[in-house]
Order: sequence, then structure tokens, then C-alpha cells
Amino acid sequence: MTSKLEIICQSANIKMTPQRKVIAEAISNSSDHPDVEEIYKRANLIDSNISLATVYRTVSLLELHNLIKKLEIGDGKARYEANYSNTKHHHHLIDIETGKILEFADEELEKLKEKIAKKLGYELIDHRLELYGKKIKP
Amino acid sequence: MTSKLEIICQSANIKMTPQRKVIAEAISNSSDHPDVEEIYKRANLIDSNISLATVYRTVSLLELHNLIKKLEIGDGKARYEANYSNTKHHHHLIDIETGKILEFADEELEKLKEKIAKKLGYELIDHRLELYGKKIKP
DNA sequence: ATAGATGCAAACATTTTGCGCCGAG
DNA sequence: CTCGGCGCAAAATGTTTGCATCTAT
Repeated sequence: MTSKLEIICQSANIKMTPQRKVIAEAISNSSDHPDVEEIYKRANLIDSNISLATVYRTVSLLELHNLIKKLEIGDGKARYEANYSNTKHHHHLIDIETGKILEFADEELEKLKEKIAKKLGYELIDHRLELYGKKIKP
Repeated sequence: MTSKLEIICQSANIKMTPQRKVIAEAISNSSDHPDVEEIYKRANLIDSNISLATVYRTVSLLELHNLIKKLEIGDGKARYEANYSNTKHHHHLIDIETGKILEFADEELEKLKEKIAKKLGYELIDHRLELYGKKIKP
């Protein structure tokens, strides 16, 4: 099976070695937000010879090309998620009681942040919003 | 001189040792967003015998009591800013070309993020927004 | 005396890097 | 043959911790 992310990597002129293919698929197939150690583990289920260093080098490469996104949710390690073109732009709400991460998108927010940047005299390149909340019991 | 942060620490029942006093003042007097190493340096200008470990322990303590705020702007180290009650709530725009951090506040944004959390069934405890941008040349 | 805070150094966790080797072109 | 990517281990970075000592009650 050829993952969507892998196809995009090819068109971004990233040389697709077997290791990178496995790592890209591991991220692409993840619906959660794995850290590097976790990506390493998942990749090793497919090819038990992929080193941690290669995972680090590959996620850096993929991030540089904007094919994955790094999250920093305050637990001290970088987490990643796929970010290929038809991934919907979204943000995260972290449940502070369970650590669970919810995703959401908000059109109003997207407009607002552009407006704020413009007002400050900046062209917006990237942004990050995380909400931390407690579930309201019904 | 007794810093505002120091006064608040006293009312929060944090025992005010000489080291904590110096560290609290160092943060309180900073208008930028120093990392721990930088706080350590600034504190040592006043008292050259404060250890890095104490700085780490003190910032954790102050953060726990919500007297300072930790920022993660993606440079791999924690940065801090004072957060005592009459500090105005704000967010950060990071200039990706210079690394400079601008602060801004936006009432509309505050309302919006509450609305989003509520829609997801959550009570908002904390949140974080960072914008990354390039200065628009006039 | 006791409890908590400190300094120092060691330990830790995460990430980066130097180097010799391998494989595609 | 050359160049880039790989695995391994070592190093670098940021942070935490164990322990003996000190300090204020």
C-alpha cells in the first residue's frame, strides 16, 4: 500500500528510501499524535532495523517540507501529525484530566488571527493554538 | 526594593528565602521572556551564589502557584514571564526572522476561545496562542 | 530538634552529531 | 566512484533528583 503522504513526498523531491517510506507511513496511518519514540516503535513493527536517529532525521526532513506538523503540548517531547495538503487545518484541545487530545477547526478563528497579525504589521506564516480544558459533566 | 511579584508570593504563602526573592525579582524586572539559564545569570548578578537547581525549583514553584507563566515558543527551552494578577492577559507573535517576541491582546479572541471550548463541552482552564510571522516591509 | 531549602554533582530524557559503512546511480 | 542515507554510539542540551549541609523556627 502506498500512503498519501508517501506520494506527496515523491512530488516534493524527497528521496524515498525504504526507511523513510516506513516512517512516513507510520505517521500517515496514525490518527493520534505520536512522539518520536512512538513513531520509532511503530516503524519498527514493519521494519525492525530502523534506527532512532533515522526517525529523528526523517521527521525533521518531513517537517521542513511541511508534510508533517510538530506539536508541543507541554509534555516535554515533540509530537507529530500528518499535514499533507488535504488534511484539514485544525487545532487542539487538551483534556487536562485525561491528556486526551481533541481536534477542532474554526473559520472565525482563522480570520481573526490573520486580522491580528496584519494589525501588528506582520504576514502570518504559521500559528499555534491549544486550549486546555476540563470536560463539563452533564 | 520589593517587587510586586515578591509581595504576591508572600500572600500566596510561599516562604520567601533570599534566593527566591532574588529569582522572583529577576523575573519580575524582566520585560522580555528569559529562559532558565538567563534567569540564573540575572539572579547571579545580585547574588552570585544561587545555583541553577534552585532556579529550576523556584520557577516550578512559582509556575505552580500561577505567579509566572511558561512559554514554549519552539526553541526547545522553557521561557518565563511574570503573571501576577494585574499583568494584562496577552499572547505572543514571534518574528521568525529575528526571533523577537511581540505581545498582543485581543478581546474578540478571548470570547471566541471560550465559545469554542463550550461548543466542545469543555470548561476552559488555560490556553495558548502563538503567531509566527514575517514583518511586512513598508 | 525539626522541617524545609540549598548547592553540588550525578542522573535523566530528549535530541543531535561524528563516523565508518552501504547502496543507488 | 561518488554522494547521500544509514546504524551505532557518543555527545550535547535542558531538566530533575539524591544527598549532605545549612537555616529558620
